[in-house]
Amino acid sequence: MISKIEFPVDTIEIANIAKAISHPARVYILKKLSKMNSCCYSGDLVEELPIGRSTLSQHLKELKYAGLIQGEIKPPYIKYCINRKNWEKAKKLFSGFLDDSPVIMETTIKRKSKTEPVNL
Amino acid sequence: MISKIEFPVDTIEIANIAKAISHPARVYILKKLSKMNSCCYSGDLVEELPIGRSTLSQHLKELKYAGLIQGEIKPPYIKYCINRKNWEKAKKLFSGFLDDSPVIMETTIKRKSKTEPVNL
DNA sequence: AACTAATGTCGTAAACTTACGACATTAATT
DNA sequence: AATTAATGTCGTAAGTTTACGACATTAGTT
Repeated sequence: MISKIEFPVDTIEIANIAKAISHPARVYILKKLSKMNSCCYSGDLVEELPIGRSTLSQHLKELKYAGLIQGEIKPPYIKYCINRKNWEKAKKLFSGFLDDSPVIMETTIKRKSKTEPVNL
Repeated sequence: MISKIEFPVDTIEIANIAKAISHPARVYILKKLSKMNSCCYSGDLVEELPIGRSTLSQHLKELKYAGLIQGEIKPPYIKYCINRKNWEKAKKLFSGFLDDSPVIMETTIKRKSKTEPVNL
């Protein structure tokens, strides 16, 4: 009997990054910033996106919390940039996750029966 | 003035896949299934994972709904496999998303002021 | 000093997610 | 026919997310 695991750290990290990416507004922002090399203002984004200003602020906060973007304050402006270091880390985690090629493995089955399904 | 967009379809697709991946249990399942080539039973998974049976069932349902896995029913067993076609699609979407290299672009700023921040 | 622009934060409603136990279903086994 | 194993579905509680308007903050402009 295989015993219950805690979730492995990298599994949790992948889930957390995925969560940060799990809203169209945040995908859009990351796309834009990762392509930009320079930075951009939240005002640039509100005008493009179909969401309100305070909602955008929340999304930016989440991306910042997840470490995927950074804000450089120059009141009343704030320039947002991708956090290259963590963005690279995200890339690595995801490519490891997505590109693992299949290997042949057996599943275990637990029933003590004589008529187990075939094709395991 | 750039006008408000609807979120582009691929942006929404990426967000949806990310959402499906946004829980450690689901990352774990996808990791396992994508590496396995063969399939596995939900019973195999409950024993490993630190969550209850009905909760696992919900997670599997979500992954199925997102198109990332398939279940082959053979009552009372159900074999779960990765959905290779959609898994490949997810890979493509994510590598396009993550690997886009930065290009130089200008941001627009809206304020009609003479003292705009430098370093745009 | 008052006004304005660009933002963030708060409060809050509505919707969604996660987790779990209890019940339902299906076919093999006794 | 009753029992058992492997699962799914329902109900529901607790927690989280999303969205938005109203208010707060900061510095340039008048």
